[in-house]
Amino acid sequence: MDIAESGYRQGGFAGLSFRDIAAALDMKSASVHYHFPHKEDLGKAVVERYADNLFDTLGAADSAEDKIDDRIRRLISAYQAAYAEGESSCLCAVLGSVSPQLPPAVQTAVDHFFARLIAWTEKALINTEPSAYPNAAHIISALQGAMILSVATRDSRYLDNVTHDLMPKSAA
Amino acid sequence: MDIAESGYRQGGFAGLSFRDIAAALDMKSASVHYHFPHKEDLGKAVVERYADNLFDTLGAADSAEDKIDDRIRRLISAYQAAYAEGESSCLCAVLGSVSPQLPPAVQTAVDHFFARLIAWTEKALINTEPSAYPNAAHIISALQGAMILSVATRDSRYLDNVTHDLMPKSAA
DNA sequence: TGTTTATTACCTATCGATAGGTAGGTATCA
DNA sequence: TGATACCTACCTATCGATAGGTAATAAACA
Repeated sequence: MDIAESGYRQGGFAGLSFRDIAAALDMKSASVHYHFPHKEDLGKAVVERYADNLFDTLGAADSAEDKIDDRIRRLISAYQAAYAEGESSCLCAVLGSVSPQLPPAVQTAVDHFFARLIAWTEKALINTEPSAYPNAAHIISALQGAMILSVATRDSRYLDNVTHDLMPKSAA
Repeated sequence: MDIAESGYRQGGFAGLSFRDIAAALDMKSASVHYHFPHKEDLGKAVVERYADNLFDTLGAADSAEDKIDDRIRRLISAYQAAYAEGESSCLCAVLGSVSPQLPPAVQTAVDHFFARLIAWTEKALINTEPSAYPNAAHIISALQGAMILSVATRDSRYLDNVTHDLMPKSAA
C-alpha cells in the first residue's frame, strides 16, 4: 500500500498498474490481485488509510489541550510534510481532480476524505474572531492548490509562500 | 482538441486514448495519429491552446483601461466559467498534479502555463496596497484547490465560497 | 499424538481488451 | 500532380482479471 500510495500520487489512478506494484515487491501481479481483487478495492483501501493517517496526525479538532493556532500549525505542517516526501501532490488532490472517471468506491472515499478534512478544519476554527483566519474551505483550497503548483513547477516556493501566508501570526 | 481537452480534464493524461478521441469523431485512431504523431504532441498542443485561450480571456495585466479589481474579477470569472463547463478541474491542475510522470514536452507546457499565470497575476496586482489582496501565488492556489474540491465532492459551494472570499469587496 | 482440513500467500499461464504506434493504400481537393 | 486527410490492417506491449496449482502454516479433531 505504501507503493500504491506513492504511485498514485506521482502518476494518478490510471498511472499505476498491478504489475508496477508487483515489480516493486519482486512478485507477480496475480499475487497483488490476491490481496486486492479489483483495482477499485486497492484504490479505496489506499485512500482510507491515507485519510486515517492524516487524521491521526491532526488529532482532535476540539481538544482543550491546545490552542487554535496549534491546530492550524499541525494542519499546515502535515501538508508540508506530505509534499516533502517525494515532492508529490496530496493523494486526494490527484484523485479528486479526476473524480468523474474514478471507480465509484474510490470516488466515495475521496469525497469522504474532503468532507472529513473540511469538518475538522471548521471545528478547529470554531470561536475564532472573524478575519483572524480565512474560512475552512479557503485554507484547504489554498494548501491543495499550492501543493499542485509546487509539484507542477518543481519549485517548493509556492507551497512555502502560501503556508507562510496562512501560518498564525503569533510567535512560532 | 476540444475532445482531448475535456477528456484530459475529466480523466487525466493516462485516462484518454487516441481511440477515445477517434471514436468521438467517428474516425479511426490512425487518423488522429496523422494530426498528432505522438501522445506527447497532442498533450503539448492541448495545454498550449488552453493557455492561449485563458490569456486571451484575461487580457493585458497592465492595461490602463481597467482597474485592478476588474482584472481580478476577470481572473475569478475565468475559473468559474472553466468549472461550469463540465464541472471539471483546470486542465493544468489535473496534469500538473501528476507532473513527475508526464512526457517532458507536456511537463514543460504545464510548467510554462503556471509561470505565465503567476506572472500575469503579479502584474495585475502591482501597486495595490498590501493587505488589499493575498499575493499572486495565494490567489492562484486557492482557485485551483477550490476547483478540485468542487470536482471531487460534486459540490460547487467550495468554489463559490472561495471566489466570494477573493472577489474585490467594492461594488459588484 | 497423528491425521485431516483450511487458510494464507504466493506461483504459472492465460484471457480478452486496450494501449500507442506504423506501413501502405485511397479519396478529395487545389 | 501533389499535397491533404483519411482509411484498412496490422504490430508490440501492456492492461485488469481469472483459472488452477503449490508450498507452508495453522486449526480441528479422532
